[in-house]
Amino acid sequence: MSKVDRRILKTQEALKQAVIELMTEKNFDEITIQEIADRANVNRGTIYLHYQDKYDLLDKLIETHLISLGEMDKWACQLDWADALIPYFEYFEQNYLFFSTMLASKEAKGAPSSFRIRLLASFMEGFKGEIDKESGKNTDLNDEVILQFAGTAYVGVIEWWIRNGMPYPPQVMAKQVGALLERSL
Amino acid sequence: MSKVDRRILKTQEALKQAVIELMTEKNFDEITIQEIADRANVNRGTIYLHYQDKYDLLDKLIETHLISLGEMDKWACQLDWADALIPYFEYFEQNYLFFSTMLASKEAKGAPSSFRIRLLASFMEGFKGEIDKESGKNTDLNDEVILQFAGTAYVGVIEWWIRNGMPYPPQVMAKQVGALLERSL
DNA sequence: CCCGAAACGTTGATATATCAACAGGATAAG
DNA sequence: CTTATCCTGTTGATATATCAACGTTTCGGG
Repeated sequence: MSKVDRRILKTQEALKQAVIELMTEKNFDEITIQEIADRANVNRGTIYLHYQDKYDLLDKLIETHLISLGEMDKWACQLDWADALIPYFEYFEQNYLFFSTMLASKEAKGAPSSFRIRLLASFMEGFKGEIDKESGKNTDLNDEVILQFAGTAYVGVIEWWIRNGMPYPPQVMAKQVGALLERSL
Repeated sequence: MSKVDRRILKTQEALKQAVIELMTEKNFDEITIQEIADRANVNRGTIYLHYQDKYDLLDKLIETHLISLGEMDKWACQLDWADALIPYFEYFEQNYLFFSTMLASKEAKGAPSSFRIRLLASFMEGFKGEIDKESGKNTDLNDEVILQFAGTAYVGVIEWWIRNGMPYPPQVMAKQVGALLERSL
């Protein structure tokens, strides 16, 4: 993962930002490649140097964030839940526009917007190794059920937090959600 | 004055913005080419494709704004003073960071910061054709004196307005300053 | 004083973005 | 149906930006 040419990063960044902005204004299907290029201040042809079409662009945009979240898993593994969650909520905060748009998007037919589902899957995957096997509190419980329970709960809280304009700071959220996840896993 | 390549505009815009930002943080002389490049997210060498050195960059940055202001003169000639001034104050408002930085900069030795002087000269030039020769109210007055009076007054008010965080909206400023200039010219 | 680090300004080779143009498909109005 | 318009994806030639590298200069500390 060495150096990537500056221009690539700048272009892709501009394109992703453009898509996010446009999605706050209209349905994804109604967005045109033309508009994305204009908003990003990039030549239309340039888009095809990086993406197949607008769906690919949206897909990679989502993928990028899921990967970023995935990275944090490794970093956070050995921490207390409450501490480990802080960077996550900070990340949600920093990328507020993205998450709020994605979670709000009304499932355009055919197209994207499996975002919530993908996010859930990503979290559940991350929780997998965190289920308490030692204390015995989960002996009667099925892993799948636990994961589903904790995953949907986590996504649900995040959704609520984002939709309501992030009424509490990341630290507070991390502490409370951390405590709840601790009990659930 | 036909089309300029997008990349040129983007690069120059980024560089100018970088300079403005850095000038709010430190004296212009202490700013390094390296820093400008980093802040603008541009390769250091790229700067030399557009400018001789950082002084040239600052110079062209100032020049750009003076030209923009000059353009408005032509557009505004035939309007009432109060109306003609609105776009000016809106321009100051939009480029708040630039003007506040430039007017605040403590005349680094040798370097730039003749900004106030250049601004004044620009305004006086614009006022030249606007002195009332008909009503006779200025028969006993010397043009140079009138220009100096009105010019410094105008610059002074702008300076005050900017420094104090633009306490009144552009429309209000335009109306009041317009009335005062009307009397003076 | 000398040294090393950092900034400078420049170069050549390369990568990327731009632009104009094209042909095809979709859409909507007459 | 036909036309006009807009969007799409793609192309080739060109312009611009990037990167690594270099020798030089500047500057502060030892």
